[in-house]
Amino acid sequence: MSDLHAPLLRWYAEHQRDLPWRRPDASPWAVLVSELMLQQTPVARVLPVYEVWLERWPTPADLAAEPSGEAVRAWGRLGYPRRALRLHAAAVAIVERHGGEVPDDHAALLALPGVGDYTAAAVASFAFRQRHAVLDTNVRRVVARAVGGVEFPPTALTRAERDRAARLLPDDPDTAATWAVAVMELGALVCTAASPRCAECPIADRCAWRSAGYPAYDGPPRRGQAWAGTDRQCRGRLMAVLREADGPVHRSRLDAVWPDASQRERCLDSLLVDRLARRTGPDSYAL
DNA sequence: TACGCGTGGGT
DNA sequence: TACCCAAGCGT
Repeated sequence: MSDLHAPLLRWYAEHQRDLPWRRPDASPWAVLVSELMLQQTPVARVLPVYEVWLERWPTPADLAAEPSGEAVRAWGRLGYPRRALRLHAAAVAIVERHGGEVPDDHAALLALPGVGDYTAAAVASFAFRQRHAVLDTNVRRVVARAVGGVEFPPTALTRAERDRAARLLPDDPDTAATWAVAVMELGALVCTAASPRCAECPIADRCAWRSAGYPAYDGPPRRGQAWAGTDRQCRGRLMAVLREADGPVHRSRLDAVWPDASQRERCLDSLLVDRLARRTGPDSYAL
């Protein structure tokens, strides 16, 4: 495998997007907030919510001092609102366990609510300039193509992928941190899932998938997410009502947004169990 | 391990 | 138009 570092780092220096969580003045907290918001949500939708969020809660202590419902409301329409709950819980944990400072240790990061393997590595790398393999969907796709010669990585992250990504990592920690974000950026802007822009790719001449003639993906079917009529859609409708109200809402307003009563009841119960909603009276609910 | 979990833009 | 997909996590 020829060296991919120099061309990719050069490309990143020239083509990187100016994103607020990448600026030199972005705090570790700002990086953590951005990473939680970016889990399964596109950059363009995150940007406005991120700006308002950090203006309102510039430190973990600021967020930890608020009721979690405020976090869920501020989350707006980013989707997967349990992430707002987890970010709030992470802020509380940071105050209680780390004196209000986002920890720089991978294991301590991993122990925070909402922080999994990817996010712990991303924060340690981007905020603290440490050397970690940062394996998100973009990086996995770029490595699968450039090194593995296949269109898409396996459904679940494999040991072989981890080993391969670790081998690709530059030795110097600061360079490794830039490398990590550069590979992600390439996946986001050039080596995209549906229609890669190989003509713009700085490592196209070293890409195993390209040199193999772009063989089509032949793994197990990549199942889409069911939506119409699912509990997720129902929960989303109910949450939208609660979010857009100033205070508690009457049950009748929830009834109005979902016709199937039994499914509606089941979903409302699940929102209560998840602590995304709470009962404020015999027939009233709030965030 | 596979699945459930929101939302909306791109093709 | 109907998919496809997006900086994953927790169980």
